[in-house]
Amino acid sequence: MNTAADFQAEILSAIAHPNRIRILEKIRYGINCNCEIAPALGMEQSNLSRHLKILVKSGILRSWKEGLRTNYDIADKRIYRLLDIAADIAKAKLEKQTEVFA
Amino acid sequence: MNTAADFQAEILSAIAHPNRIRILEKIRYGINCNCEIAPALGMEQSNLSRHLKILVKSGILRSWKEGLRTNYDIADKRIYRLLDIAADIAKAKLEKQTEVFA
DNA sequence: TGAGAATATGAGCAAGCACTCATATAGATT
DNA sequence: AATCTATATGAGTGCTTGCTCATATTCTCA
Repeated sequence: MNTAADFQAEILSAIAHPNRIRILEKIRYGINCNCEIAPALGMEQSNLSRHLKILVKSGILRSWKEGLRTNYDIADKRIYRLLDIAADIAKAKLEKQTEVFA
Repeated sequence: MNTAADFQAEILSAIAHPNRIRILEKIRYGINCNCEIAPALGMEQSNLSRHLKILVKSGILRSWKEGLRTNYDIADKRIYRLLDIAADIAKAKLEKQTEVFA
């Protein structure tokens, strides 16, 4: 049986990878084709393709074909809120660690 | 070298596990000792201990000893915002999936 | 129709993760 | 001091993940 925690964990673990976060940031700023993301991030084509698949499968991205290209966009904008909060938390954590040297 | 995405991923992957989410919910509602969480969640003691360690190490929880007990609380309340948003996203996703049968 | 371009997928591998059982440690109680 | 209680950790195991290289698929255009 699946509880709320399972669903939350599914979403979160789909996002919780540096490369996938970088991908989401690219898409956030309008780069929405596989072929543009790969060089922008210096990722192997097949690796990128698999990461994108994970994001689509988990419902975070939507994708559609346009000729040869596959385009992506975000399925739920709240994902970006999530990323922003994670960034804030990480920043606060770093500042606290650095305090010692002030 | 560590980029923002690495730090965000660190936070998110510390949270992205059903048991750790359940643990955080217990702590959110005032159960803050190891010895109360274990039975509440039906988790093996050593397993719980390791999950708590992950949460502390990543800076999400703080811990302190009080006699035999180890107590925990949240280090940054924004973690709960994160969990709430993840729940909202998961809920919207489920509703969309169910729409088909309406 | 045949070459080329963009994406997807099979296979294999190394590393990491979650879990359990058994044992160690640290503090409390008699 | 001996025992008990709460927590932590060592060791072992099976599963999952992320990555790469090679190959397949799908569509385009000369």
